[in-house]
Amino acid sequence: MDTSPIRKEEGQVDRPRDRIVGAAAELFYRKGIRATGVDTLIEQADVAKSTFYRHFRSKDELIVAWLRSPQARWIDAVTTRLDEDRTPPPRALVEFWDRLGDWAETEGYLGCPYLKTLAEVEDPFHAARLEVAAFVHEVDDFFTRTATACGFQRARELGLRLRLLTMGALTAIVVDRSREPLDRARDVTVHLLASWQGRSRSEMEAFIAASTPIA
Amino acid sequence: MDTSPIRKEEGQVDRPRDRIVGAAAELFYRKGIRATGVDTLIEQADVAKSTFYRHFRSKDELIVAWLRSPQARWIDAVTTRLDEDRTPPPRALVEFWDRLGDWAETEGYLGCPYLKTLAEVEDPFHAARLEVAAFVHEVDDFFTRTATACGFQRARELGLRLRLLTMGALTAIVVDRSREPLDRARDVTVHLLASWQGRSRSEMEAFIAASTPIA
DNA sequence: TGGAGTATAGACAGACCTGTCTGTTCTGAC
DNA sequence: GTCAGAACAGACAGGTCTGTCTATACTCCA
Repeated sequence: MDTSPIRKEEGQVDRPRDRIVGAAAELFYRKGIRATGVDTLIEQADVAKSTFYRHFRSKDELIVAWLRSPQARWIDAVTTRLDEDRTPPPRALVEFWDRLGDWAETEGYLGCPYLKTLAEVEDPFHAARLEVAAFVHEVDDFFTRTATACGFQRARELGLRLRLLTMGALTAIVVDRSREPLDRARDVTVHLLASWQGRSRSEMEAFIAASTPIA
Repeated sequence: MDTSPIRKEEGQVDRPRDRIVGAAAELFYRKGIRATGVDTLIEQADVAKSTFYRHFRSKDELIVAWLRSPQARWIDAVTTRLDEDRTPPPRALVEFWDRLGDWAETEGYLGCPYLKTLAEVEDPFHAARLEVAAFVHEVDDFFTRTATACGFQRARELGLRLRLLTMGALTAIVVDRSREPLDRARDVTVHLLASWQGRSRSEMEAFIAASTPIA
């Protein structure tokens, strides 16, 4: 595969393929998938058209490559950060919203790349739509894993509910043009966890506060 | 304004303008806004191109007309039904999800028209985006009004949280290709209401069940 | 009967779209 | 120095898009 001599190290310029994906991450996200033409992409990536079609059979294939790139995969940014901070599971369910806010903090948040793709790609069997479903599944897994680690009952069902909230918050940020939805989502999370365990809100807050960092 | 002789009564065929909006409701929703060309719209509406541009200055203007049409305004379908059933406020907050399900039941639910528009129209100051914000505000108002009628504290803040959940559920239905997100949203609602009022889930369920129909 | 308003059909401009193709130049390995 | 693979530039086909425009027909009312 990687027969190219250029290794991506120190100040090295990205290889053409990476530049194309980078351009896609920028333009698909900011201007929209349909609104971004191949000519615009190759200009932004500073690449010849034939190079584009050497790396990607079609524009559709590039959409999938974009969704698999770190620029789109916000769940990685969030979990990596939670892991680095050795955030204990109960706290992670709450701080998740802060870390999601950090990711959206990067100038010009315009919505979740996956939810945007969902709305722009009509064909339900398009590879990009499958990629969206796979990503959402990963978010489900994160919540389930963390809820399980907290010792919560029916962790999967709880996780699916938190994911619901995540999709709502990511969209609401765009509509409201404000980051308040994240605070509200965090608040709902605490209420839900409390009621889920049959405890009061303050008891749940105490439980969360009492959790200690991972060794 | 309405100088046309054709009044929309008994079996009367829709006037051209209505046919155009109808075609837009169908095509914008099913195939997407950008994916639907003016030529396709006029063919579906069985209307001449100049007729189209007589009624709408541009395609953008038609997007707004679509969002204002009953076909898009699901909140009206939901509240009308709740009113007809004389659903008492506490029950309305829960049955809201069932009525939303009824609306989405109509064959081929493909997501909330407003959230789709949000993703397809990039310009944040586009008239269609303002229409989306206005609609979401109406949903907020519904929840706030109902929560107030229930006697709940901080009804506005509660309403904003329920709207968050709504946006998540409407999107999740599409991703999951299932109506389960609505059930989960309803469940979260009960948990949230309970904890919001500092009560247990079963107490809240009893409170909801005890509410009586509006006179 | 005539005229205003609304409808029809359809050509057209000018831009943009995706994907193909030709031909030239660069680059790294041997 | 040679050669293969990869990059470059850019023309091109065939289609789509929005919006304008001309020319013609219908319909209601006075």
